[in-house]
Amino acid sequence: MKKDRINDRILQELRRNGRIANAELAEIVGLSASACLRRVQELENSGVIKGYRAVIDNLTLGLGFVAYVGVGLSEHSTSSQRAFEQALEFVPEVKECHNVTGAFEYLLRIETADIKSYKAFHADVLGSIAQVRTITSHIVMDSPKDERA
Amino acid sequence: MKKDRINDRILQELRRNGRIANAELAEIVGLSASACLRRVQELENSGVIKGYRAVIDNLTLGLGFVAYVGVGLSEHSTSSQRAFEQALEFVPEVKECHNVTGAFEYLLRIETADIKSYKAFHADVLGSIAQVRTITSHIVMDSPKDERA
DNA sequence: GCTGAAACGCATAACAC
DNA sequence: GTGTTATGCGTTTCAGC
Repeated sequence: MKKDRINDRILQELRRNGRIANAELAEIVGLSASACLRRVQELENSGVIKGYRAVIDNLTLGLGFVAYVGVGLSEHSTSSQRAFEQALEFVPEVKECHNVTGAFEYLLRIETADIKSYKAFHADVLGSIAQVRTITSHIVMDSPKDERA
Repeated sequence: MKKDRINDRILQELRRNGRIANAELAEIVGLSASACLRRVQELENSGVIKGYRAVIDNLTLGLGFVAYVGVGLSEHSTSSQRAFEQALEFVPEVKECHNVTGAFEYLLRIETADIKSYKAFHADVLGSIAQVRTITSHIVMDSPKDERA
């Protein structure tokens, strides 16, 4: 994959507006429509562009409660980690699960309707996973910057 | 804003594929193209759909280093918080900034090329902000689940 | 609210440079 | 690699239900 300034501009623009018309994108980066389209397609086929998503406002969907949760496991073995990861795989409230360094093993992003449903998640989901030893909740009060939407 | 089953299907589909053709989307939800388009436009205008974004693979762009950083401030005043938030507003490495409850005030998501450039960010950016008192880095080793990417 | 048709604009591919 | 051109398809508007 070529990595020149034009492709950088294309990606920058598509990250900002994933639905921009190819014709408009071409004008911005200073190419003809066909040349621009070929670059975009190459970026898609090579996996640099993994897809496109609409950014939905969680508040209007009744998902106004967001928390980041640090989770410590009682064992640090591979099997223990895999069991923990699999337990969360299909839990809809868990939007992200990161295996991190530091005082705990996992950092989760949780989205629920309100604090009541978060409490239910906390007790029924996290509390029922055998590997979990510590849970530290950080409730999001505001997100002054969020470029991953 | 109306919240029926059809709009839910539309949002679900647009979250999965933000660049789906309106004609195809209409077929999926069982509407004519024009009716479907009007619903999508209403969702956009009412702010439920905040925008569209291309999902870029960071690894291929040389941004393989990701960390979550807890930041504690020396003062908890509004002006102190605002100064901190403004200091990060245009820092490209900072992809997210959340004001959270708990042992620290802010949780940041940082993306850099490698640990060397992270160290530079750590020292030159975070280290130079007067309000910052504590910094706790959690380097992401793996993300078994990431539905916001 | 919805459908269906008609006009318009854009995406796309073939071509030449 | 690039731009130009031509065609077909999707988007969008509007009348009618």
